[in-house]
Parts: sequence; structure tokens; C-alpha cells
Amino acid sequence: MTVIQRKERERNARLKLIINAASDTFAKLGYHKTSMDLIAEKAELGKSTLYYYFRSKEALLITVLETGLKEFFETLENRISSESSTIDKIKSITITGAEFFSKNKNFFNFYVYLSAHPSLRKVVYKKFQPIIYKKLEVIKNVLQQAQKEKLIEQLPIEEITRIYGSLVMSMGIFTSPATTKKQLLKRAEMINEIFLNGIKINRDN
Amino acid sequence: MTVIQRKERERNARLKLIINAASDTFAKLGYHKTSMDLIAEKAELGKSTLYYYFRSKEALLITVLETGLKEFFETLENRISSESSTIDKIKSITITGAEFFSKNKNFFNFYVYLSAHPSLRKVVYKKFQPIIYKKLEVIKNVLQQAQKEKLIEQLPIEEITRIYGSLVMSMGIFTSPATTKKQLLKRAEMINEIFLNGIKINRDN
Amino acid sequence: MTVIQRKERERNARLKLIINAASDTFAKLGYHKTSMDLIAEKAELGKSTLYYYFRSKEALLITVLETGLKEFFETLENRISSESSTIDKIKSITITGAEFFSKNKNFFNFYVYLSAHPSLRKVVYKKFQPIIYKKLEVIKNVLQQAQKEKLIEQLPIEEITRIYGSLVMSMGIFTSPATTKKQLLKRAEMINEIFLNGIKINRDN
Amino acid sequence: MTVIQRKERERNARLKLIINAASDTFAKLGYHKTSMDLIAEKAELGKSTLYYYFRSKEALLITVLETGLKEFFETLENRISSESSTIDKIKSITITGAEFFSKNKNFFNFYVYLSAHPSLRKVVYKKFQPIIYKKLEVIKNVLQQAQKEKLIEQLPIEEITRIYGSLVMSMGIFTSPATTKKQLLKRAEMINEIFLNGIKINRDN
DNA sequence: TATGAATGAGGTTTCATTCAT
DNA sequence: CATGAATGAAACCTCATTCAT
Repeated sequence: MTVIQRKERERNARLKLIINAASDTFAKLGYHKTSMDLIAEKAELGKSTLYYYFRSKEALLITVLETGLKEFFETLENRISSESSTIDKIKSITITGAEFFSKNKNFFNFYVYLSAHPSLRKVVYKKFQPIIYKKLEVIKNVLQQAQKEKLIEQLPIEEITRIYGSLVMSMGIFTSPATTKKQLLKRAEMINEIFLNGIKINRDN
Repeated sequence: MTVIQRKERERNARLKLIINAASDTFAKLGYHKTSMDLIAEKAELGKSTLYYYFRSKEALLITVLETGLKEFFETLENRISSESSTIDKIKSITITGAEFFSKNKNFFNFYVYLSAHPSLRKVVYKKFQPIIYKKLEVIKNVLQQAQKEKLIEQLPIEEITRIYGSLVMSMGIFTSPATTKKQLLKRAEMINEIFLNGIKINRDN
Repeated sequence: MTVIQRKERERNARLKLIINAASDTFAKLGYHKTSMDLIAEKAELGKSTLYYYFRSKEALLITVLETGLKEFFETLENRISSESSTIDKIKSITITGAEFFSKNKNFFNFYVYLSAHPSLRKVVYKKFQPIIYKKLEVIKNVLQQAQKEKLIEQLPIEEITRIYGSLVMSMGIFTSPATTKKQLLKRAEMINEIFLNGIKINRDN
Repeated sequence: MTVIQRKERERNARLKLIINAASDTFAKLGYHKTSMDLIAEKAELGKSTLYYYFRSKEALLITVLETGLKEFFETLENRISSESSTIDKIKSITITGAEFFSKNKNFFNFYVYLSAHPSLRKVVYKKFQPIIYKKLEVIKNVLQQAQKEKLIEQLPIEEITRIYGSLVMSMGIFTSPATTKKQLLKRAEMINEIFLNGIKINRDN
């Protein structure tokens, strides 16, 4: 058994090695400018070895994305459930976003790039949209809970989820690499402020 | 004189032809998957003819983007100035966005894809960030005017401009191709509603 | 008549303009790296105009060479006939070479490059070998005269002509562009010294 | 171990195969007219295979030259050291040249063509001038030894080396492909005769 | 006479993938 | 398990030349 276990562990280590090398390089150069040669070099492995672990470049890409998104959503869920008041749960979503993006600036950019890439969108959407939608449920649930508690307006839940989601995402997309974590956190607070209270002074209309 | 004018006109027609072919194909397949051969075929021209008009594929790309963005911002400026009340001016921004995106679904996506692509970002940013920032002034000015008129809160103007900008952009990015113009316009209205009024029920937070 | 003459003069001016532009660019970049576009640009003419005056790039090349070689041999003949003693005539050959090469460093290099280029050699040889051989007669005649006057050994005339020719040429070929005219003239003197007297101390061999 | 050795041997065989194919074709058609396709075809390999072994066409060129020059100078050194008298050592230089050129007619021509090509000269010079200069030392040393032994005049060593070198080279350059080995050897003898003894009858002046 | 516009043919290089060991 | 070697397909780009005006 121990032999099998060791093999398993070694295999996982190799996988992680490749995924990391690929993730870094994809993020730095983009999917199309990253060659399998380069990934192999970064991973200090023979190129054919990549093909031993992954059917194709695209398969490798998918695993890279899967890994990154999983990490993000796990962090998010943990964070949300660590807050007790519903309003704080909402707020924690942008905060988590800010923290994650400042740590993984490139990863998100890379995800956006893929979502926007016509020839890859199909792959990305088919594979990840379901996951993301399921994960976005986390956000939706929080907002729904807030509606139930009459903390926020009874606007269509899908739409406000989408809008809030966009605001969180926008931190990952429209933020220059030079932005510091501190700035990002400030930005997150302002997003919360506006999302919750709006910017108009007299509330009629 | 007329000869020169006619040549000029013919030249412009050819340019437009190429730009359109390129724009369509870039948007459909993405920059990297679009070959010059394909563009030439679409434009019903010899491949070398493309190189007669554009130094490189990248130069063509830049012109395509330039053309698209110019069109968008021109529409935006016209629309804003056609509204009289400041609040309506603000609202018209998302509306214009919704209209433009529903007409040019692919173009925007394509712009995002480029902004997010590491190896092209430099080109895109260097060339377009200045233009876009100058153009975003239009939005900033409207919001500033609203602050002057005490219609909206005195929050940092740069930040709220960015946030509002993101919301407008998000319509272009996070919207599936299947979304109709009507749906998009509804979404624009909700964005305005939330941006202006927030979603929280009691305003003290 | 005057109209025709003027036309003729204009035509010649144009021709000279093109030949100069081509000569400069060929010499600077080599034949293959020089495009017709570049020559046209240098000559400040439309590219098609080159084709009005020359059937092809190769035809232009031939004219460029013709012009250069004609100039060289004219200078050479003048110089030789200006000397009275036969030994001085011989010496003047290398001197003239040194002077010409220091003024036209690139041209000669360029000629060598063509002679050595397999795919152009045929053209160059067919066209110029006869001319050059005829011109080399000038050198041969001088050497022959020296033999008749018993100034030099009765070695096979063809061979010593070839060897002396090589020595003259070598100044054009194996000389770095940095070499000054003064250095080149010194070198010419030494070539003469060695060619005439050899380097061995005791003449029996 | 044997596996590694065999791989090494196979690799070298492939390299040699490619270098030979390239060398032949370069010499026959010239660098610019030789396409990588053609070399691949000659070597009976896929074109991409060439790029597996050589970074670029230029890199291949450099290796071709390196190989050829190395062979020439090795032959030369062996030959020189096999002669015992200094005068015979000098003479052996032209003889070796004649032999090498008659065996590698094209190679030398090709080297000249490259040296004279403006856009390649930089590459060729940077890489090979040092090697050649170091190798020419061999010739210089022999001549210097002859001066020490008072066998030849005390003329500036650099200059006479250059001149003798040019004479050797000229056999490679100014010799038509039709010239036989016998003719070339005769020519070499005459070069030696003239270089050592000059052509003038009375040695004063 | 002069030229802007157009292009076919061909060049170098890249790269994901396969395969034999 | 791991990989060095090989390659087909396709990409971007260049350029001599032609043609209509």
C-alpha cells in the first residue's frame, strides 16, 4: 500500500509542479503566447512529460483555471460564513475579492482574457459557467437572506447578484498591476458603500 | 483635383473594407486565431494588399480598436449633451452603453480580451489608455456637475467615476451574446437605480 | 531639336539618379537585402518608375556595375598612360587601385560579393568577364612591354597578370572600411616592392 | 552509458547530415537563394527538424562556416609542421591552399561571398575574424621565423603576412570552377616563386 | 512619362502533438 | 514513467513585378 501511496503522492507533486508552471506562464504571457516548451522548461521536465499528464494544452489550461477558481471560492465561502451579520456577510464579499486579486493579480486577468476569447469561450463557459453559477449562488443566497430580513430592497435577485458580482469582478479587471492591497481594500469599501446606499442625495425617484 | 479626391475616396473605402473584415473576424475568432489570410479572404483581397495598407497585423488591430472606440465615445458624447437635466445625463451613459453593446456585442468583448492579454496589453494600454482616460472625463464631468448641484454625495470623484465606468463596462463584458437589446436596456435602468439609490433600505448604515 | 535634347538630358538625369540610389543601397545593404521599394524611396521616385527605366532589378544591377567598372578602368588607363617609364606604369596600377578603393570602398566589396554569389555569378561573369578581361589587357600589355624591355623575368604572361591583378584586387577585398587612404597607398607600395623584388634575400632558390 | 553514447553519436550524425546538406546548397546557390525547405529536402528531413537542431538559418550558416574553416586550418597546421626547412614551410602554405580549394571549390567562394555581403559581414566578422586572425598567426609565425633566420627581408611582418595571405586566398577567389588541381598547384608554385623572388631582373631599386 | 495600387509566390519561424525508446 | 527527437501545418511577412490610369 505504501508504495502505491508514495506513487500517488509523487504523481500529485508532479501535477502540482506542472500546474504551477503553467499557471505562472499563462498569467505572464497569456495562453496563446505560452508554448508547451516553455511550460516544460519552467517545470524542469521534458515536454513529452506534460503530455503524459495532460491530454492537450487545452486540458492543462482547464485544470489551471479549475484550480485557481476553486481556491478563490473556497476562500470566499470561508470568509462569508465567518461573519455573523448579514450586511457584514455582503461586505465581506468585496473584501475577499480585494484580497484575492491583490494576491493573484494575474490570475484573474487571465480568466477574463479567456472568457473574452471567442475561440476559448466555448470551452471556458461550458466547463466553468456551471461551476461559477453554482458558486455565485453563495452570493445570491446572502443577498436573498438580506431581502428576507428586509435589510435591502426587493429588487430582482438575479439582477442584483449580477450587478454586485460585476462590481467585485471589476476590481480584478479594471485595476492596474500597480495598485496596492491597501488601495484595493479602500476601493472595496467604497463599492460596498455605493452598492448599499447609492450616491443620490434625496432618495425619491 | 477631382482625381486626387477620387483616389482619396477609394483609398478610404478600401481601408474601411479591410477594417470591417478585420473587426468582424477578430471579434469572432479573437486576435490570435485570426490569420491575415482569413481577413484577406473576407475582404476579398490579396493578403499582401493588407500589408500595403497596414504595416503589420498589430497595426491593423490598433486601427480596428481605434475605430470602434471612437464610434462608441462619439455616440456617448452626443447622447449626453442631448439630455438637459444632470441626472438624466448620468442615466444616459448606461443607456448608451446598453445600446452600443447590443449593436456591437463582439467588439467590446474583444477589447476586454485584448486588455487582459499580457502580451498585447502593453500595446493596447499605451495607445488607448490615454484616449479612454480623456474620454472618461466626459463621465467624470457629468458626475462632478451633479456634485456641484448637490444632487449626489461628495464622494471622491475619481473613485465613483471608476465604479460607474465599471458598471457600464460590465454590461459589455458579463453579458452573454443571447441577451436582447430590451434586456440590456432593463439592466441599464437597474444599474442606474442601484448606483444612484443603493439597495439598502434604511440609509443610515 | 531642343525639345528632344532636353528630354534626352532629363532622361539621363533620371537614369543617373536611379543608378546612384541603387549603387549606394546595394553597396550598403547588399543586393538581396535591397528592395526596389528602398531604391525608389532613396531616389525619391515611384517604384514603378524604376521599372520604366529598367526591365528588372537584375538589369538595374548590371547597369550599376557597368558604370562603376567603367569609371575604374577609365581612371586606370589614364593613369597608366600618364607615366613614361614602364616600371612606373606597373607601379601606377596598384596606386590607382588604392586610390579608387579608398574612394569607393563599398563598390568593390559589392562586386566581389556578386562574383562570389553563385546565382548571380552567371550573370556577372557573362556580362563582365569579357569586359574585364579586355580591360585587364591593359595590365597585361604593360607587363608584356616590361618583358620585352627585359625589365622583368620571362614568366608566363597570363599567370603573372593574374597574380598581379589579384594583388591589386586584394586591396579592395581584404581591407577593412576603417583603413585610410594613406595606409592603402603604403600598402600599394609594399605590394609593388614585393611583386617586383620578392622577399627572399639570396636569389637562388 | 552506452545508451547516452549512442544518442550522442546519432545526434552528431544528424548534425553532420544537416551541415553537409546546408553547406552544399549554400555553396551552390548562395545563402539568400537557399531556402530552409531546400536544405531540409536535401537532408531528407522535415523542415522543422532543422529548427530543432539550429535556432535559425543564420545559426546554421555559422556552423557551416565554422566547420569548413576548422577543417582548412587544421590541414594547414598539419602540413606546415610536417615540413622541416622554413622556406619549405612557407611554400607549403600555398600548396595546402591549392589542394584545399580544388577539393572545396565552392566553400571558399561562399566564404568570400559572405565576407563581402554587407548585411552578413557583421555576423561573419564578429564570429570568424578572431578565429581567422588567430589562425593567420600560424602563417605570420612562419614568416617571422624566416626573418629571424635572415632568409627573407625585414619588411613589416603584418604587411607581408597580409600580402601572402591575399595571394593564397586569391587562388580560392579568382579561380574558375573549371580549373584543375594540377593547374592550381602550378599556380601555387608560381605564387611562391614571385612572392619569394619577385619578378624584376636587377634587384637594385 | 510617371505612379499608386495590387498581388502571387515564396521565405523564415513557431508550435502542439506524436512516437520510439 | 519519462523523454528526446521529429514533424505537419500554419502563421506572419517580404518583395519583384504588373497594370490601369
